[in-house]
Amino acid sequence: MPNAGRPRSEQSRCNILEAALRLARTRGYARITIEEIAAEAGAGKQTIYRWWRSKAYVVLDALKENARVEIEVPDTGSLRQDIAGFLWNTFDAQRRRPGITRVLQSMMAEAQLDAEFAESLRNGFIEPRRKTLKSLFTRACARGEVGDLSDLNIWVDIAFGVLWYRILVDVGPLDKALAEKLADLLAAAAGAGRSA
Amino acid sequence: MPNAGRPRSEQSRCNILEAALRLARTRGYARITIEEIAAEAGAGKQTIYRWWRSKAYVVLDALKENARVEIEVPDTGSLRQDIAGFLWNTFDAQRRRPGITRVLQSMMAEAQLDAEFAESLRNGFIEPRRKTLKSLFTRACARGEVGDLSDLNIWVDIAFGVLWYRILVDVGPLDKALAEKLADLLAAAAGAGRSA
Amino acid sequence: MPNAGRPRSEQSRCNILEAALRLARTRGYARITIEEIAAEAGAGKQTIYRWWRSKAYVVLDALKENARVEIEVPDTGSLRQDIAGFLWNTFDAQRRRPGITRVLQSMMAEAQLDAEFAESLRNGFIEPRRKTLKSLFTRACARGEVGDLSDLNIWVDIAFGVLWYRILVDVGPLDKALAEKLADLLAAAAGAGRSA
Amino acid sequence: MPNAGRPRSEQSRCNILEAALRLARTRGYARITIEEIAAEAGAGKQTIYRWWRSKAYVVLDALKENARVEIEVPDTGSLRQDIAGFLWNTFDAQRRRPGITRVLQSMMAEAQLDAEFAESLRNGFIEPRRKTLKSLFTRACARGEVGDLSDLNIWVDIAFGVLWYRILVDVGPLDKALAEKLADLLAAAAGAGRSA
DNA sequence: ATCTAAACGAGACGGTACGTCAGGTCTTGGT
DNA sequence: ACCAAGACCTGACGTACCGTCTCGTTTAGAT
Repeated sequence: MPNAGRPRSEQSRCNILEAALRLARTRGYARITIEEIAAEAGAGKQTIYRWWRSKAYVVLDALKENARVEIEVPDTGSLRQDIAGFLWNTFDAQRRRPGITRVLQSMMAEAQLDAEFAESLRNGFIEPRRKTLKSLFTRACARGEVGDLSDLNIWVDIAFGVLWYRILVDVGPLDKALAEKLADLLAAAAGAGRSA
Repeated sequence: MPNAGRPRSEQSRCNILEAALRLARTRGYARITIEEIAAEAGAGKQTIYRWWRSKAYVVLDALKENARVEIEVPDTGSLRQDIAGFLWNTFDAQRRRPGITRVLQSMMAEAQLDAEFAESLRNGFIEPRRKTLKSLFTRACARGEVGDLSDLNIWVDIAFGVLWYRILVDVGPLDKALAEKLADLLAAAAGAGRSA
Repeated sequence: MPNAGRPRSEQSRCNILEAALRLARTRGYARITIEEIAAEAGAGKQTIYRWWRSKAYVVLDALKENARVEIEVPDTGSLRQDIAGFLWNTFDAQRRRPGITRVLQSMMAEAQLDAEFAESLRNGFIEPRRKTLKSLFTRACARGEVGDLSDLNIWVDIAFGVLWYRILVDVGPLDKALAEKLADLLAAAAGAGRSA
Repeated sequence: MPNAGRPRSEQSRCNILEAALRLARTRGYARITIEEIAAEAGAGKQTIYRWWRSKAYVVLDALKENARVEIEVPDTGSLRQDIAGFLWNTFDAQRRRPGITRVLQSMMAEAQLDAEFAESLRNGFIEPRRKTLKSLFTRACARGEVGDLSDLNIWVDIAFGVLWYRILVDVGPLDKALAEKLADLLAAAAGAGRSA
């Protein structure tokens, strides 16, 4: 009897995710508790513990649910334009959802303190975005704009490295200028291999 | 009576810092507590709270004490060689002190959850290293290797962005190949401005 | 349509009562839960809640089911012999069903914490046994062995008071000597009124 | 260093005991929780758990503290008068402290559900009162009113058996008539051995 | 031979209290 | 004045059961 028992309540699941993200954005991830999320969602604590391992997993799920409206991936025919567009869309998504940057910081923080959650964050958040950026390079390679993809990982690390560094350390804004500069630099590095 | 009373015990201070770093490296920063550090150091909790704001400040202090032996800054006359050398020295310092990478991860994590500590980490740890790397570029500029320093911050963000990204997300090793590639790329980017 | 729908499952009822009594005897009434009884009986919790108010009522029912074999009431023609026989039969019933004393203790305990259950216990357990003992005295009165029944309640309180006191407080065994002594004492007290 | 650390707070201890007894008397032992006692006493839960095993031990301690004003033990020179006086004083103590009977019921209930607590209740509450009653009989024996003390335990079981039975089962009041009847009966039983 | 309706098992749900843990504060006596 | 020790209040943890509520399934008598 595989489907026995009362089925999981979709209503409850949504209430919890909405409450979690709302509280994390307004009061700060570190300052909220499972009990608060449960109370805000009108749910019992056990209902949260039944389906999520910890506060971090709830908020990550809420973040993914919220980010369903995916960042648009440009396809302009020019690698430099594609990178600039992708980065700017990514940066801009932070701005459009206030408080979300602080939540992202907290997710990365939590990943440092909990190795299992780090795995979840990488698989569910980090890697999908890496894959998207990589596709811009491979497409450009198919067009002949890029000769050699052996340094692909480093290019991606540079883009996301700077992105996360500025999110985490507050050394500068995620603005259009940064997107353009990084696009110049990465397109140049990728294109350099073509002549070889 | 400015200096009345029993003076601070240097013995106690050292015991606490040693205990904190030892426990953080072996059991993991997130799993240790102030009470545990006090017990391990044979100190009272109050003695820790008297001199440090929280667990994070204790461990950061311990880390600084431990990292007194500064990373050597190369001066080869070539920007690319200088960058490659500096990066490799930095990467290698992680390898030479096992467990320290995990502690660094935790420091960055804590900085996300506590804004005041973030300030301390930036001033006491992040910025000094940024300043060192910047000096390589300004020196090269003085030599005429670099024409324009207006993108200096982005170059530094790229170097440290990739460094921290690989520390925090585990997408690739901090090896000699990475140091060389980044040096190539940054030297090229910096040198490109010269002819313009 | 009074008898529509699926009728109550006798199988389920028996499974639950058996499971309840088995668990109460082996693991101790206080340590078992409704959920455990349901699981042990292969029943759903709702099936228990549909037919019983609480764990105490289930166990009391199980106890009554189990105690169908009633205590034999002697009729020897002598009040003293009747009392001694009745008490000994009562004491011996405890011995014949190991673990049942602990369950009885728990029933009395539960009655202190739940007034409604106390009522059930008195009506279904305490009073029937009081009535039986009283009948010995009234029969003796009819024979002329007892003159005055005005202290009847006190005599019964003495017999059951000592019985329960030794069950609940563990100050002495429920043995034949006790039955004989109590019979002596009560017969003497009851007989004393005759000459007056 | 045997006396290191902050000493136990007498204030806190008293607050907790007072709160526990007040709540048990007014709201009923079964309906109060450790959390409620802590809140009412302005104490932390840990402070309760540090010094008492469970709610039952707290209330028992409170009961003992409250019962410091001991029941007066009569010494009239007559065994019957002594017993009647002692029983009436004991019964009357219930009446003078409203709600205390219900607390006593709960203590006995708890003792059935927790063997370790049963031990504490017997040693700290039951046995001292048995000893007092026994002393009346031994004194009478010294006076020659009682010949043989071999049935002493049964006499005491009868007195306290009836007392507890009426406390626990609500089959009759603890009034002066009961005290007198029991005194008659016990004095007669004890005196009967004298002539032998 | 359906239809209807209650009982059934399973198990998720909103709650309450549990007993534990750690945080940060305080109060001792001792150095 | 500082220190080790340790009790204190606070608040959140993750767990255990409570009693209730859906589900899909089963089982009878009434149609």
